[in-house]
Amino acid sequence: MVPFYRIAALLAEKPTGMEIAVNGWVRTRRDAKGGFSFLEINDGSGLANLQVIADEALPNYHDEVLRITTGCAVRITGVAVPSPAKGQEIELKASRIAVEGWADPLVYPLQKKRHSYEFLRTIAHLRPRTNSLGAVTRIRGSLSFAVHQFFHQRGFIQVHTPIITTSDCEGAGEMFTATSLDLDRLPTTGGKTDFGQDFFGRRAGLTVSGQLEAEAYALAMGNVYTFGPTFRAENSNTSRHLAEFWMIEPEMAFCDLAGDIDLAEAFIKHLVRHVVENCAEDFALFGRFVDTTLPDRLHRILAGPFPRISYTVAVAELHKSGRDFAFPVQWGADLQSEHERYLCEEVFDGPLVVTDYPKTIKPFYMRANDDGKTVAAMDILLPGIGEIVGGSQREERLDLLGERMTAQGLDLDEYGWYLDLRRYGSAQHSGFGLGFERIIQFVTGMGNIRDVIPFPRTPGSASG
RNA sequence: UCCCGGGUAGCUCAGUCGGUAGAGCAGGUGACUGUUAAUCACCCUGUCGGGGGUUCGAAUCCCUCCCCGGGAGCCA
Repeated sequence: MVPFYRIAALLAEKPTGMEIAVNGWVRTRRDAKGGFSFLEINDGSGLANLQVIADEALPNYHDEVLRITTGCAVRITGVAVPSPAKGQEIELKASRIAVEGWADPLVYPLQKKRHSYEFLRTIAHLRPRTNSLGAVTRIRGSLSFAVHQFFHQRGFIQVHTPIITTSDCEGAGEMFTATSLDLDRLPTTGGKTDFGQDFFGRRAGLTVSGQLEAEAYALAMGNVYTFGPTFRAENSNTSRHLAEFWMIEPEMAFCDLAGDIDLAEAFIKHLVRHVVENCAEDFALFGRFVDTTLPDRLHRILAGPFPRISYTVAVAELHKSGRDFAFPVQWGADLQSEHERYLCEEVFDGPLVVTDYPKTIKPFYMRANDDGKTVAAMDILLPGIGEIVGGSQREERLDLLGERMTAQGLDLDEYGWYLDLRRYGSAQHSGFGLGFERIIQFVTGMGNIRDVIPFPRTPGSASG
């Protein structure tokens, strides 16, 4: 039995002199009319291709090997040998090349040359076969592992919060409705759709956040986290928004806002360090071709503690700048992108934590501060990305929570289970949400969020 | 949703004053070479985003719709 190798392992171990097998897809074929051809093979295991020498002595050389083009799937057996030429340490002298799947070069969309990301988005099913999307895919997968590793090391328990839910995490955005009703014949009462006849007997939707459910589990398990898909039916058309994205939401009992920020900072650093240390080959690609300032920017994240300022100080800082912002700066109004960017990229030139926002611009569940004006909220801003984390200490006091909900026009009966958490054994607790795609954007330097998720869903677009 | 900028060959783009469409790459053929974004020669490729209008004549001007990109809002 000939040992099978993934190309990344083959190039790392260099088992020369022995017969081995690899599978993969052809990136290029170059013919040397001296009677042999070079094939570049990639199998997705890494950025580097394997160079294969196909000699005309192969029984199918003339009728098959010479017809191989970019995109063909092949199974190859041969002997790994040191390469006599520059460009690669070892190469595979093929003794057998079987073409498993052809790719007609007249219609196969991927060429040897570089394609634009815009074009690759139109062929989302084929783009993982390119260097940059392949690298994104490997980093994304590795980062997903790092997420679980981080929380596992700290004793957090993963909780699978529901994807279909009836609790709208107010302030997070519009929900998609999940229904099994016949859309051509909707049952109505009083002119409105009667969701009482729907599958769940009431209106349900796709979750916009697992936070409320995570709170329930934090107040039983201590420290928990969720990591799953999240849906927003917002008409957001930007390079930082998706209608379907993945979010990580830790929730900790007996933890205040400072502890919440500590965890978020350690988490971001863990993810950045993971990519730098464990995805070096792919990371180098982005530092070289996508954003040359990337390595420096990431190392600065690891360099020291994140500065923390209150919203009130941030507003003062903006006033002090004397800048003429498109949106006026005034205490009580939310910080705009231009304000956040100025603070993050010009004043602090690095990550920044902003805390204690006015309660009027924040959702009901955030804990009221003693000043009566602000809540224990925090946002973490990263240069170039903006808001990567939003979190808060939650309001654990039943009466104050009820007041906030009533003030924001919420029906307390709808949130009975959530209020129960404050009725029985309520405890201080805090948490945050981190957008998975945004951290991938940050560590890769990819400019458009649609290029860091396999099949992006955005307004007007959900194909593949 | 709003503000800009775009949509021309398979891909990336050029196209002057309104005069009837071009380059590079890819693809095909051949030459050459332990090649590696290979090189050289020749060849092939078009609903100029859709619809309507102005004009003798529209890729070019006008209207409209669609799509894409950048920015903003909303947020993660």
